[in-house]
Amino acid sequence: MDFKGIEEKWQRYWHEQKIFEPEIDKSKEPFYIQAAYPYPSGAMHIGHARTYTVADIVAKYSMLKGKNVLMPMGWHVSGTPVIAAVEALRRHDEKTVKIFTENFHIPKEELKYLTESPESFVDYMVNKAKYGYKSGFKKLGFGIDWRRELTTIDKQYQRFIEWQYKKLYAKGYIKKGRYPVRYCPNCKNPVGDHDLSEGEGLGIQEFVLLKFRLSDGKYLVAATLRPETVFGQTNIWIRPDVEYAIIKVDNEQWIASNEFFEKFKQQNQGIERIGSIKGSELIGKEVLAPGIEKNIPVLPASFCKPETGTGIVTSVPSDAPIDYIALKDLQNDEKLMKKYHLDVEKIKAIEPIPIIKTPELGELAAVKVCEELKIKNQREEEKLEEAKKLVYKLGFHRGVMNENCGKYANMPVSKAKDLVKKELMEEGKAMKFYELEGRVVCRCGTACVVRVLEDQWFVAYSNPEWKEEAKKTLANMRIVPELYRTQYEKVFDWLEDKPCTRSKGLGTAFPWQKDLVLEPLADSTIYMAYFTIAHLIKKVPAEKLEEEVFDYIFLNKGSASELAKKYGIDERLLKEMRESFDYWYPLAYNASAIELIPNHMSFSIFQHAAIFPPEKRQLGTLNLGMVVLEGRKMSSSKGNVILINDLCEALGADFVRFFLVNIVEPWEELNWKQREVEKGLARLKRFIDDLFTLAENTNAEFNTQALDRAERWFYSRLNSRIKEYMQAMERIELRRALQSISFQLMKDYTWYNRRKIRENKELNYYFIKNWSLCMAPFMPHLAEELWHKLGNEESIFKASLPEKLEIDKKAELEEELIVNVVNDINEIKRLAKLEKPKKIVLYTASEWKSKLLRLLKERLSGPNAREAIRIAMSDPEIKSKGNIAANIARQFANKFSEFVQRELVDDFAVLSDAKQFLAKTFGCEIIVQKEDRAGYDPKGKAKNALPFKPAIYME
RNA sequence: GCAGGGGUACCGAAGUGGCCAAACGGACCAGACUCAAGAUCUGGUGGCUUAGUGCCUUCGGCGGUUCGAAUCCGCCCCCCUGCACCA
Repeated sequence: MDFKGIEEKWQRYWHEQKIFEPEIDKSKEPFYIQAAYPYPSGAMHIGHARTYTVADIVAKYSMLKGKNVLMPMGWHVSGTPVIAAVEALRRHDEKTVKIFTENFHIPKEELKYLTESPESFVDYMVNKAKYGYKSGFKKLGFGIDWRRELTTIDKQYQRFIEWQYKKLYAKGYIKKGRYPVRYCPNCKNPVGDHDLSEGEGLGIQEFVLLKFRLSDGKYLVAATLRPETVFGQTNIWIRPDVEYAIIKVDNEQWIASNEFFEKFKQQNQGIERIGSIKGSELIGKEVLAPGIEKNIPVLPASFCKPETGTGIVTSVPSDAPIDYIALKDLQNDEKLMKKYHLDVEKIKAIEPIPIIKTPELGELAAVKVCEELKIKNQREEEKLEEAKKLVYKLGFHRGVMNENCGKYANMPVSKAKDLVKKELMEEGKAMKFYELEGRVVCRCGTACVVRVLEDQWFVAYSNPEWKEEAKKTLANMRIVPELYRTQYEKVFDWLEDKPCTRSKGLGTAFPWQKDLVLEPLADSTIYMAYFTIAHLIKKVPAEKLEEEVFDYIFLNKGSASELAKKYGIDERLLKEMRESFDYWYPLAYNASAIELIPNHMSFSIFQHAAIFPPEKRQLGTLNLGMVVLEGRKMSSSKGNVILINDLCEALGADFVRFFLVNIVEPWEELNWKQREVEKGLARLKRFIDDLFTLAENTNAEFNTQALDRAERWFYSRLNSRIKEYMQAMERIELRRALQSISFQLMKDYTWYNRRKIRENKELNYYFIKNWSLCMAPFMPHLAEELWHKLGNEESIFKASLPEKLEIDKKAELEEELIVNVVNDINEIKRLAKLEKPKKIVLYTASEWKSKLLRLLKERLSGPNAREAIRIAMSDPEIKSKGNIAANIARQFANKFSEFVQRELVDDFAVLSDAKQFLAKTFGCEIIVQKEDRAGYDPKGKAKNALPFKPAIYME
């Protein structure tokens, strides 16, 4: 079959007939589904294809349910990737050129279009790139309304985003504040992982700076991650050989390492280094310790590193292994103590103060762990690191504050930590200090630091009322799969203010600071609403799109005629936009990858809640799983990637679509295995070939009265499958739905072919027609082809799925009996090692057994043998059969659903009817007898007969 | 570390208290067809077994609840995703 020709033919037809360009039609229910628009900076691979295929299937199915369906598409080009790619290509960066020419298959001579400007890059990747998204979307036959296509740098779109942020601002949801970022002091820019040559994935840690007052009013400053341990402070550590800086912070003078000063000035403007002091000069002095307000001594230690923290460490020997070991080192080193004129007796008297209790480590965690690990001195860095991790972890999760910790007594450490920090900061005894989790180096070669941006703009997702409103919206939404609802709820809870502007990248200028750009996750939250008018608003020059215009379109404020006059916009157009939004919204589904739940998907719900009234938000989300190839993560750099164009060439678009949803449900991780797909493909193609052949031999005059037993069965079976299909489709269980009408139905069809004794053209017609309809969402091209082959004139997407599906339970049961008998005969053949039986006798059960079964059906509540026997014995006739009856009752009970939950059929009639078929199947004589009138029963098998399970004898 | 999801037979995957040795598909084995291969069709694939039966072992590990657990509860181990400027 010429699959490619079929695909192209119908894609052209759909385009010409405007099948997927919906207009407002108030007689039809609108259904608007949207899958997150892609970032078109690369080639489209199988992972993207999956997301959009799922959305397209849901869209097409909805069309066949009679809805007016909208599925638009646009291009998210905001942010830095486009700019970065253009720059890299301009300077002929080898790696980038290779990616574009080899992975994305862009001819070398066309690279010039990419480097012209970011806009021409976008245009090329969207409209010209052979392996780009748009060509992929078209190849896969998606029902996208291309009239509404947009990019996020369209002038009108940007006006829309401005409007959105003005609405947020008016509600107080836009804030300005301090924000720590990883920062390259050389490039003078915040850095993301892709900007780094070392330290990708390392985050920012928040330390607490503790201030220790010296008698001269200066402060020694120590950094800690464990502010709650201030209660156990015994001394502080300093490196005698290090030159410390004296730093002016506001009106105070701090002493800390020079390295600290360099980092801290990125976080606090206006601090100044005004002098220096040698560590040794401070040793032996007393400082006032914060939190406990006691004087403690400054002691020497070799482990303090000036590049870590402040180079000064507060000592809590009870809970910090290094402090404990350093203390012991010092206490054992009289020479050292004398060198610094320390009071030996006093220092020897210092003991760890128990402040935190854990079930595992008791009251002096550090001491215990150091002993267990046999740590000898402060040079055993590895062991100390291990000890620290252990103590920290247990302390945080299992620890409880001791009685001597004031108002924090008996509080879990995990809770006390923040409260102590807060208190110390409020009292001016502490400050925040951000430190990178490890060494982070920019591509330019400079070590990065944490910089606090003073004027960062935020979207205030932490706002409690907003959260509440978003949660209310969520509660009314449909989450597919429902499983992920808790995740949304949790995300909503912990969502904090989100920085929304950046210094570089494509996108919309931030209205209150035009040198900043709204970042990509900020301009992609309510664009679904924009799609409803995207094709219309193109006719309006961007500069006319003032706030009031969008207020009218989206919020129904003001009047069209006045606005038309005021801004010189066609009044009818304004009304049309208003109407269009009003018709299509709310959005039925927002579809995207599961990984985006914590940001894009949640932001979208929040932003809708902030801007639109409750009835104009979102009705649901589709959360889609990842794709892996042959069990491995996809990676274009490692060559483990399948581009969608190639795959469509190789398999055909419909088959790609089929297997993208056939393997697992949409939200599960899809492991694409080429070999298995190809295997399944062969079977599927044969089945489809059969259907096309069958389609030659049909007659539309279908009449259920004229069906014979096998046909009646197949007809009912087909309807059952369609029913299963529809139920699964409603739950977006696409795999289940597809399997019902593909592989499951293929099995039924095979059986029907085995059983059928004549060709029924009318049934063939019914079969092909409904199969095409069911399959159309999955394999639209083939379905359309079949549909027309049956003589239909219009597109299959103008038709509807059947509403009434007759199911003949009895016919299905009767056939099941035959299947069971065939299976049983096979089983006996195998066990009795009877290769070729000469004769098979089937005995159907006595009437009293049916009576017993009917009794149980009425009264038995579940698979309970005792109850079944009691019921059986309550009937005198059955009771008279004694033990046999009890046994049978037990059997029925044990196989509750097989017997009791099923209707009875006339075994004798059914089997007699199937004699010919059974004889053909087993190649021998078949005799059907009733148990009571068993003429031939050499092995006394007849008595074993049960309703729906005839006894079998063979020889 | 925190949050969410998951661990079922050779593999993928269904199954959420008795009807479960566990659907379905792949892989594999046997038979039919064929000169042969492939395709197709039929049957089989935890173990033992006396003709469709019965028994034993199994659903990440260990314990518990129950007459009865893959399914409910507790603890533990492992895997995946996200953790905020990467879209």
